[in-house]
Amino acid sequence: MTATLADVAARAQVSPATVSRVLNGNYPVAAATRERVLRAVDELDYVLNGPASSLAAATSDLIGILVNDIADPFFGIMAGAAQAAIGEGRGAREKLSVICNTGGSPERELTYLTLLQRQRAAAVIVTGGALEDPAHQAAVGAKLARLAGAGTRIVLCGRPPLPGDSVTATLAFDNRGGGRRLTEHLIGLGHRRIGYVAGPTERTTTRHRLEGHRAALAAAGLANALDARVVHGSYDRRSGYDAVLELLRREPELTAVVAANDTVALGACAALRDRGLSVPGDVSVAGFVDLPFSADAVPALTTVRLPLYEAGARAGRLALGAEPAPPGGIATVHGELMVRASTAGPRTA
Amino acid sequence: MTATLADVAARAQVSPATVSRVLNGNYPVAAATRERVLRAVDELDYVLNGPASSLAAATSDLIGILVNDIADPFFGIMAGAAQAAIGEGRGAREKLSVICNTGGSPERELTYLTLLQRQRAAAVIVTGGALEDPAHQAAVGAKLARLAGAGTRIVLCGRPPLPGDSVTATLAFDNRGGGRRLTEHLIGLGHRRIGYVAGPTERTTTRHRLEGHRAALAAAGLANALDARVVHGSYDRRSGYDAVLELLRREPELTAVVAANDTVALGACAALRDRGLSVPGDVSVAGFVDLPFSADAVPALTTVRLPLYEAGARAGRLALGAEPAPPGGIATVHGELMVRASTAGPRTA
DNA sequence: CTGTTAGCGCCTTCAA
DNA sequence: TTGAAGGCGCTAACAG
Repeated sequence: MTATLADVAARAQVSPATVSRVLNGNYPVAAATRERVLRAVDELDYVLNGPASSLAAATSDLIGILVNDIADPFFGIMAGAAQAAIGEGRGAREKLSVICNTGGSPERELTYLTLLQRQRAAAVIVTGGALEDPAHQAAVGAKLARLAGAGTRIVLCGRPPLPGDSVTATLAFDNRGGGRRLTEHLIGLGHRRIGYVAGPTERTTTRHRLEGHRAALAAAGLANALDARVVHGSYDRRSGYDAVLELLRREPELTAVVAANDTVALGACAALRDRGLSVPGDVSVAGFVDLPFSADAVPALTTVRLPLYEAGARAGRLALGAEPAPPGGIATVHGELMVRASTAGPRTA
Repeated sequence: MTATLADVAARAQVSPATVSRVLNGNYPVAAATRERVLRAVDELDYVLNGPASSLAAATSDLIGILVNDIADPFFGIMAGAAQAAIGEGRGAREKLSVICNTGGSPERELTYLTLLQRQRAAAVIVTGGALEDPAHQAAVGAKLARLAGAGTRIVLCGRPPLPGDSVTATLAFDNRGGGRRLTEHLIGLGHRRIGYVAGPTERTTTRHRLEGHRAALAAAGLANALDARVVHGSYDRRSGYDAVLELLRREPELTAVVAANDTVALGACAALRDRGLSVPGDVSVAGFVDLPFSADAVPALTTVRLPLYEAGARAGRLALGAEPAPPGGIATVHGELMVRASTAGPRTA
């Protein structure tokens, strides 16, 4: 049915070994012979048998990219960039980079890791915030260590570093610093009663951004009522909508709201609108990440810009081994404060 | 280094065949034996060697999902839904479903198909509009036929049917009907000068939505100035922004704009705002797809809702063979007109 | 219900 | 520069 290496060899009148050599390119073969082999490959429409090849060579050309929620452009942009970088990579065999969506489920994260381990993946890129649950972190750490032990390159992108030396490289977002600058901006505008719509409690991303917020408040001597002004939710617009209503219930005099990310911020804006409050006239709103639509929102969203595409592409090159790991294996990726129309001075009640 | 089946067999004091049988589950094994084997697997931290397994069984547990642009939630939602459905599927071996982002490039589409063929993928789901270029369509058709011939299940999701019988199932979006209903809605509101921001010329999705638009105009006797009121672009907000400026240049008296999709529509709204025009006071705007943020836009976007999640999940089940193919192999997925605040009657000049 | 026996298709020494 | 030979780790008959 399907042509095999042996078929190609027979047609080109060479040994299977020779065919293998021209296909893998990493071995001297006479030009005429190569020509003949390639023609045979073409005529037979031969496609290498990946499993057989991987088995014999004890390596595979699969690279897995784990994301928490592929419907969220935050992950879509990073993962797409990583794939593009891997697709462009020059190498003997072309790598097959694939995106795996965990949906935020720790079990599926582990399942995917196991599946990739089963395929003897060449590399694994894990993106986005990690779950803080110690048991799960330990399980993931152990899995990654095992993968690394088997020769799989591990790259963390937008995720905090892991202890141990099994990780090839980590690109960590400066969520703390970004969160701090954002809140400093609001304080600078004169805001004193600032609500915070945080992400899921158990995510590192959530904690770090919140820590930055807290630090800014503390530095300004405003940390007293902090806890009452923080509501946790998920990373979607619905969560932002509901959380703002809750915040308003707790403190009607709120003049600003910082959201876990841009999507949540847009939900927050919608809730404020529905309550008859104007943004930023009555309440200022800020997001995080700067997704493409944030600049077009009405009003345009003040946020912290994370270079998602660049980070994803770099993660891809790192996974390929096409770029040296940063010193110490860890690079911090900083965010840039984007001040737009959704934040302004507080209303002078 | 890594434990093998034989290691497990030795430790459990059974033959390798028995271990294989308990691992694959599809064969009777005594409870006590199974117990012993599973314990050994656990103690050795054994993970099946995928390539070896695939080679021996001549099948793999890989399922590929091709998308045009994973940074676009249109694809993210469908792909995520498909993965979720596949992850939930009950089967002997757990399937590894992976997303491959072509970035809209025909070469990468073919490359990914070849790579998946090399891995002897169990199934391939191809999502989104196809390129109209005959040469490329033929190449894709041939690739898919080959894959199908090798036993790979082929599912098309949000893509028009392909000639031949190599495709297992097709879920086609009714872009024509949706486009038509949308424009009929605008005509019903009293609009006569309607601009159209189309997607890339060479995509089926673009053509079908535009055909629906044209049909509605023709039925109302308004098709005369059509061509002058159509501008093509890509599927991003930038394109919508620029296209609207061009349309306005051509016809300042435009009272409505239909966009290729929601993202483009939002770009269009931004351009109108920047020109000092209000939506829908001066110009009505409509999109297509109904992404999550469209309901929150200001004003909320009138659009045609495509059930992306449901379609993606169904494609996943189809790829798994967990659901029978629709009669004739083709199911049409209809869109629902969502009338919201971005469309209203034309200004009474 | 379990063990034995052949390969699956390719890569990779080792020779020539 | 090329060929021959062995084995990668697993599955699938075939016996028993």
